[in-house]
Amino acid sequence: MVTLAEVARHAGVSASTVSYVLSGKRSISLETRERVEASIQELGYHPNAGARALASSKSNIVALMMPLRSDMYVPVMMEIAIAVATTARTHGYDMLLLTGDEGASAVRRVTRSGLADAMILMDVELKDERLPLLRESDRPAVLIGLPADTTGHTCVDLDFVATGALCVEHLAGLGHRDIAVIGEAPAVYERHTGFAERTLDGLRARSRELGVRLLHRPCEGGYQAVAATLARVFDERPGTTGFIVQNESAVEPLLGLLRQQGRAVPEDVSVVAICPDQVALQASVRLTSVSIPAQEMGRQAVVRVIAKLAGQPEDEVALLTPELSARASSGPAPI
Amino acid sequence: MVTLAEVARHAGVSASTVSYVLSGKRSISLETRERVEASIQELGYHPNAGARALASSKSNIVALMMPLRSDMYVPVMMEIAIAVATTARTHGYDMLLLTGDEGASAVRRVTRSGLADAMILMDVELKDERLPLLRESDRPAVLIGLPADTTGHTCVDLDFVATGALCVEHLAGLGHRDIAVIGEAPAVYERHTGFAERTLDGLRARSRELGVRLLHRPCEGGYQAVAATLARVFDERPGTTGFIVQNESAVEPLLGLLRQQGRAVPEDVSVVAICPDQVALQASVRLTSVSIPAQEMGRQAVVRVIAKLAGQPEDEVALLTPELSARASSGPAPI
DNA sequence: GACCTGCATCGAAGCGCTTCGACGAACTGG
DNA sequence: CCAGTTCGTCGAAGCGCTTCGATGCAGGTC
Repeated sequence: MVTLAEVARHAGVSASTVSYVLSGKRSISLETRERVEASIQELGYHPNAGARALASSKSNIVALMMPLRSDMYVPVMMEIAIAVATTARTHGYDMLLLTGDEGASAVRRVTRSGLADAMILMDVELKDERLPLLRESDRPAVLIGLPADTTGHTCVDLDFVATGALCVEHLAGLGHRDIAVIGEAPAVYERHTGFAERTLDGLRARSRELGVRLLHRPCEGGYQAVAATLARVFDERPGTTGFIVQNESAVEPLLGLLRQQGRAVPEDVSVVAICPDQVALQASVRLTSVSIPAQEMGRQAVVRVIAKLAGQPEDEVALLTPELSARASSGPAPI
Repeated sequence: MVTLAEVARHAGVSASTVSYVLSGKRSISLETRERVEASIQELGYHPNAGARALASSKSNIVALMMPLRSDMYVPVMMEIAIAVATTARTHGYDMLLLTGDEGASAVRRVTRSGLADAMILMDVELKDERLPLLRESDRPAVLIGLPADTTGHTCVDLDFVATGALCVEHLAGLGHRDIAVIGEAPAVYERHTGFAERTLDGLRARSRELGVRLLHRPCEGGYQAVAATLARVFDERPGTTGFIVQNESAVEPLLGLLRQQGRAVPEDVSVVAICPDQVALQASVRLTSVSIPAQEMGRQAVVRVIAKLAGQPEDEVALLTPELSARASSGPAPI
């Protein structure tokens, strides 16, 4: 391995000069800088990460902590992870991926050991056991999702209350009066995941305001589960003409089942989904949907956490405004 | 931050003794060890990662390099990534996630800087530009997927030739004589991704041996694309009774379309998919499938790369044997 | 010409850990 | 009872970098 000292010798300068060329923290004459840079190129020098971390007490790594559970919608997590990794790189950081199975103690391990300079937590629950540990460490962190108590935390999330409201508005605007919500799996509610409950809040509040009847049913993904849920919905509310699908793995089964039952979309029933755009476009009907801006969430989380590393204190909650794209799965309510 | 020296002082021993307690590289009396361990607990000591890396020239990090492209099947990648991260943890390693957008140079950066001790590359192409860089570095690496030339590399992959063969065998055994393959997106073939071509090899070879007519059509995911492909297939080979689906995002559209056309599964046509078990079980028909053992691939990659780190030279290709699970989507060919 | 200023560079002191050689004490065998 | 081991521990060197004075030198000022 090529070291700083070798570069220095090769360029005929001292080690500290090379270091300053690299960091730009002191002015270096153009001539010297170019000579040093040439040596770096020629020798193929890459600074040793460990030595750097030790000397500067900065690792240039951010840790992304993912939940291990698989009942979350996987593509969204993946998209966030990739956005975090690539955005971090553009700021000179690498990304360490922590899976939830190590539990909250991973937070302590990673921050205490100086492995990561900052953390981003995904899938934050209302009462998340990682949060106290985060507070006790002095490292910056950003949460993707909202805990019950956000004081002292920087959070990034889609505004799920507005998302719920938006879905109801859209359908109500088209004249639908009986709306069913195909919710997340029951386990998601039991775990008190913020986004599921907040969506529900938005859905309910807006339906009340608009005088729409709303039926919410949690639902596992997959064909069987959706079939059962759908049957129950039409049993309880035969007049249902609008569906809002929150659990993305229920989307395609729902469309298939409706078709099978001879209910045309959007002539007989309208469907609005909350899912990434890609899913909405690949479905058998081009879905009217509120997109989950996974990439933007990952990007923002990184930008904020790096701002905090740079010393800008920003303990605030950033809620992204949801956007509904009207496509082929929703239309006027039948008379 | 608590340091080794503080622990040593607290326990009344020298720093090196604490280090040896931690590493176990020299024998330490029970009494001393317990005293040191108690101090570690009490002070909440975690060794500094940078200092460790510098002194031992080992970072205890493995890097996983993911392709950036999204035409690969996402859940599989995700599953591999999570398996790699968790398996690595059980061996005392953390996982750095590199996305493909940095290009091959990321390999050099990460190995030269000593950021990672080893690398795992996903989605290896037949002629992969990262491989030369890998060879020039002395760090161990494992490939998930097979390049054209595997000499000097350790590879882990599903045996896709056998996978293709297995699908054909299953359908041929049920009496099907005209089989259509819904392949990966055209871009996947153009890129010469090994697994797609090898699957095709297996499919073709076995069909030839068993005297089965095989029609292969690349196909994008999504409803529209599958509809077009399906129409062409029945146009060219009206007698087609068996389908092998390689592109997992074509599975559900295919089932929906067949249903729509009044073709019953498995009475009129049989469908075999190559996909993770979870997908096969969540589909509208419980799918006969050859599962993609993503988790096992991730696990094996880590185990092998750690073996190499420990000095065991193993430049070999490990092909996992595919397994077909017969479920509800395949049955005897109609007469 | 003496003085100050600012720029470019150097030397040296660590950062917190691992690891090697050394050393005393306790044990072994002849 | 002494040489030879083995065991448990310590001290010090050093990993490759950052960073803080210090220093030399050119240029400007009075």
